[in-house]
Amino acid sequence: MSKAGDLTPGQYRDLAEFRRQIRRFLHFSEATAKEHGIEARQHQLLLAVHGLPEGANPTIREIASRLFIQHHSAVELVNRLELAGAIVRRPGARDRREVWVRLTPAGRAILRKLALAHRTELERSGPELAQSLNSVLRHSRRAMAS
Amino acid sequence: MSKAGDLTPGQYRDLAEFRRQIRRFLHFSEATAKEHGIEARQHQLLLAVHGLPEGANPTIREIASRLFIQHHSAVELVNRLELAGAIVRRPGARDRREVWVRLTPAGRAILRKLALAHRTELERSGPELAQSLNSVLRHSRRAMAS
DNA sequence: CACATTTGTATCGTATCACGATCTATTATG
DNA sequence: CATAATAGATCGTGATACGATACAAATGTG
Repeated sequence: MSKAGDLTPGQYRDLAEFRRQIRRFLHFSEATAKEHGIEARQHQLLLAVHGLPEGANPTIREIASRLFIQHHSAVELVNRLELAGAIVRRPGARDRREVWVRLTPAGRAILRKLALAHRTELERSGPELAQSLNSVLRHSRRAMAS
Repeated sequence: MSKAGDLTPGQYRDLAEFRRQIRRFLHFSEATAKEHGIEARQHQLLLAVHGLPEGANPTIREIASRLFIQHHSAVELVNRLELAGAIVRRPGARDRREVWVRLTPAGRAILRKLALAHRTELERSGPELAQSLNSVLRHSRRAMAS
């Protein structure tokens, strides 16, 4: 309750710098997505669908779970992406309540360009991000105690 | 234009997993901030102000720059935080166009709790995040070429 | 097999947030 | 001093997320 749980100014700065690195990456991602005609969240949905682990089905629920959003938020994203022509809905083959989402060729083309841009950006700024995370962990309670 | 810039399914999965790790952390951050009565962005502003590097002044513009948002977006965040009692505005001493933002004791108390929670979460999930980033970089173009 | 329950998706209303455009106040400059 | 540049603030709009609610298909129960 007392000093044990407190944070030094340096630790606040470490946390702030880590968040700044994350924000920097997300800001790049938002700007790049918009340059390619979609919103950042829509890009993330495309990536989540196309980067689904083997055996996972691209249903609304599965996507929502992987994006850590509610299913109806995923519905709205899918609506906008369908309108933009990046994906199509297909009724589930077995369970006809389900909707399977598939990328259109246009959607795949956008995702490919964005993925390349993000990979390049991560090559550039990833190390900084990793280092800011390390600073937080290095100066954290457990690291200090050990 | 051809194969050189293309991505394998595994690389899409690496990118998707990295984004998932980031989303996981941000989702934790959003939920935790809300539990403490503020929004995620407002928390980030508090952290940015309190974790400012030595010598940097907590003006609206400086804050906006560190959060990678436009100055008027920062104004809105400051409005809501002032309403919530977490910060106060002070007119700039030298340049009276400036507004310096200071955390109130209540704001510091919230930020402290959130910083502790985030540190704990990063101790828990930080390594996974770092590893997913490494996977992207390890399998990236330059790493392959070298 | 009829019917209640569960599950998957969709719709509606509301709040936060970000932005562009525009405005005011203060400071700097020619 | 007139004008330009800078720091904030305000307004309107669009994307997003959520809770509450609705509906349709599948599943469980008597």
